Amino acid sequence: MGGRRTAPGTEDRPLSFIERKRRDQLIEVTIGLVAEHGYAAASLARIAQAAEITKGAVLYHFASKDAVVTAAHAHVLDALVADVGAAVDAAPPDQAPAAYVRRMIGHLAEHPDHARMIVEATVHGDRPASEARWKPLAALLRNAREARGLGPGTDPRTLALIIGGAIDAIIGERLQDPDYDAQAAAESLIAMLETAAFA
Amino acid sequence: MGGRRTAPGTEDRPLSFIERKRRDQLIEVTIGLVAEHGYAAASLARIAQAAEITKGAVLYHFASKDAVVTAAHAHVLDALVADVGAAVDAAPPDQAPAAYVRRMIGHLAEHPDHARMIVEATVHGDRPASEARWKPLAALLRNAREARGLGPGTDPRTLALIIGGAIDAIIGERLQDPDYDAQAAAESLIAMLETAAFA
DNA sequence: GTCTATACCCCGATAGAC
DNA sequence: GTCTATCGGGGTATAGAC
Repeated sequence: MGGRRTAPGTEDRPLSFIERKRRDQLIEVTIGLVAEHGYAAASLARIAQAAEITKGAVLYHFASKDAVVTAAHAHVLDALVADVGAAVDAAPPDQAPAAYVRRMIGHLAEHPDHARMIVEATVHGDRPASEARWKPLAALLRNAREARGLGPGTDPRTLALIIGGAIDAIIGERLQDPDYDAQAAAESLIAMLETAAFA
Repeated sequence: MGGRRTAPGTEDRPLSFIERKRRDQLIEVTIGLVAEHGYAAASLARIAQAAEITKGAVLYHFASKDAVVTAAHAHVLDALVADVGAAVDAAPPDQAPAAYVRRMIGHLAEHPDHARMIVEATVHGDRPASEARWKPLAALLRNAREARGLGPGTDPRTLALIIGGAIDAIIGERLQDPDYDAQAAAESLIAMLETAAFA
């Protein structure tokens, strides 16, 4: 009989150390491939080649090729929300939006591979990922206005979308031009936010 | 002997009416396919099926599959720059940035297929398309400041990137939620621009 | 537990019949 | 001018050897 029916991780049994290591390695090379050559280039053959194993071996550790890139996407998202979340939690409510913008741009500028992976997955993957993107920031904006004793201003959804889009554009520019100062752009964006949104 | 060596349009001879019509039809169905199912779904077979002809017939009118999607991309871009360009030219210099934002969002909201085609092509196509995106807007911003008798303010490149990213985000939200009022969001963005950039 | 071999599909493109 | 037939290559995934 051939390989097992279910890949490691889909059962209730915990993963062995070597399985964990292989999975991490495959996730890592997949992020690199997607970042450098785009989503379409992350084929089973290329992933296997980059990890110096065979296609069959890849499909032993993951149920399908799609499962590999999904796991890679989840990995970069987890790292992002953990980093940004910690920075936001450490800031006072009225400074939380600024902390969000700063750490979001900082994190993605420090991890360009993750940034590219996220934009590739955003365009290709599930479309209804929009709310998950702007709702947390919209909540931060509402709380900050309240902490400053201001009434409701511009529609928080629109404001959060504008800020999120601006962050994406700054990161995109930084990816193309490593000399572009993304942190300075972040401060400009925060200044705009202060004068226009907390008026 | 088989079909001709060069597709119509690659020679110096003008296109016949029927050739022009076929090309337009192929461009149209390609835009629809890319808009609805993504860049990867725009295969020769699907394009041919949607146009109710055969793969061979498609490759008679265009040199390659890539030439079809390139032509489709150029078509939507031409329509966009013509529309926005006319609106900008009709506005006084100090109002040109606002006209740009309004018509850009208006055009893409009115043509969602074009909008989706552009984002797909932007992510997949040539990376160094960045300057072409923000430089024209940066020039409008500089001129507007000058027309209002203001000195140079925030880095025009960063400001243009922020506005461009915000436009993208508003359009993206509008594509997912047809009930989202993109024009109202455009006015909010313009108001932010007035208070923060022309201070 | 890992690899080889293979099956099967869709891709883009060409050659040549009609 | 349009179609059929076909080729070569890459894709994912499975079966089974070791």
